[in-house]
Amino acid sequence: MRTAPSRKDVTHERIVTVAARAIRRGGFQGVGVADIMKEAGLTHGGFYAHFRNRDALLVEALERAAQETAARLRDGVARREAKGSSPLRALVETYMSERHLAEIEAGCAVAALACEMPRQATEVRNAAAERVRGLVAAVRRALPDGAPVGIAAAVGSQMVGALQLARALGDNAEGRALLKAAREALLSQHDRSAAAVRPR
Amino acid sequence: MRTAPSRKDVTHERIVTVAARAIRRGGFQGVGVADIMKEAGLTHGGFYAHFRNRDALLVEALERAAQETAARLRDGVARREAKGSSPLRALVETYMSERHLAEIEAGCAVAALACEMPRQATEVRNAAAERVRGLVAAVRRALPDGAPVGIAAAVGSQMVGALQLARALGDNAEGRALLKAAREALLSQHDRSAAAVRPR
DNA sequence: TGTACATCAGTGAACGCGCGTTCACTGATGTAC
DNA sequence: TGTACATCAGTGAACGCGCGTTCACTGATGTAC
Repeated sequence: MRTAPSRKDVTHERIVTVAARAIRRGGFQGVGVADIMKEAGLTHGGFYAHFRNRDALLVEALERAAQETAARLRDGVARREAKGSSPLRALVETYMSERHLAEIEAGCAVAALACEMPRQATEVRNAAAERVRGLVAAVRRALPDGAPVGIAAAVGSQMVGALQLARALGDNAEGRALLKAAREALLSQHDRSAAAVRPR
Repeated sequence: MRTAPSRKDVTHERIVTVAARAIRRGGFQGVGVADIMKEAGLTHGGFYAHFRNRDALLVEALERAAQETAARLRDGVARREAKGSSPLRALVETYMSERHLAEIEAGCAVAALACEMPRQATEVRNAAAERVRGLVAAVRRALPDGAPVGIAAAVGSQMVGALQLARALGDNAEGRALLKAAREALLSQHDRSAAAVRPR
């Protein structure tokens, strides 16, 4: 049994929660120690009682963001599956939704940070690579049995890429149109290959 | 007829060329005024005789990077088409090549910077969005006539996403495997739909 | 062709500011008796 | 139950550093006569 969280543990959680949002909103270097502490209702001096340095916070923030996103996706997927969607369709529609386009700071950390990952310190890079693996694994779990190996990488790439391109165009008609086009193309391809595997 | 470039024009070009590489290597905020000037063989004080401010340099660097990438892609595509590849296959193989994976600072600015674009100042964001449109347009031109509208967005998303995920995993066996898997999936899908349109 | 001057491109010191990090200190919480 | 002390979590001033930007100045280039 886990021991009850100490007062310090509670504070630590709060800092990480704030950072997990900030990292997606502002990027890795958008996370300032003083800003995070302030947003968590603290002064910046206490930071180093909680983390070895700034990178250590980034690592924890990435982990937290992944947990949050996994939970959010699970919800959206369950809701769509209940309406009769296949697991893959449910995942694609949830991930490539207008909501995910808009809510960058509560969304997938990989989509929010991918191009910055190669530029981070080793420690942070490793944690980031782990998030990429987790994303691909989530896609793989949603694929029908017998789907060719490697499809998960392709679908994951497309989901992440489309969200990023759409966000680069902006959360407006143009961005939403790009996201929708990519989503529809992916889904219709999925339907066609499903039909090929199990013709009715 | 254009007038001959002045000494200042030549220097300006050199600064932009250096910045166009730096922006892809280090991201938007990896471009430091002093560093760029030093790498161009100058002192930082002269910067503001060339650019209104740092953002103005970023805009020009984005444009320069796009020109360089367009030229590079053209070469790779022409070489592959000469060997009998379709325009789309040639583009996909060039863009999703191991070479492009490795040469980030000479590669596509969209792949190198997409997730940072939404966080830039308006001026820079607009220039960045223009690069996204250019990428999608390039894919569209490579598509066979009669391809459904929106496929360009899907293919562009997948190319950009795969390159970013692979780079996040690293320029190693794991990253190359992801890139290859995504590329093969995209190409085999392309072959299948081409066969469906023009069965032989 | 040569001299005098104006313009131009680049130099380097200085500025204000924000950031990550350190550290002596304080007030609150918990423990011993 | 109450008092004395130790531990703990957080405070806030201070540090060094790097960055974007400004500006008075210099040396080179070009122009007028």
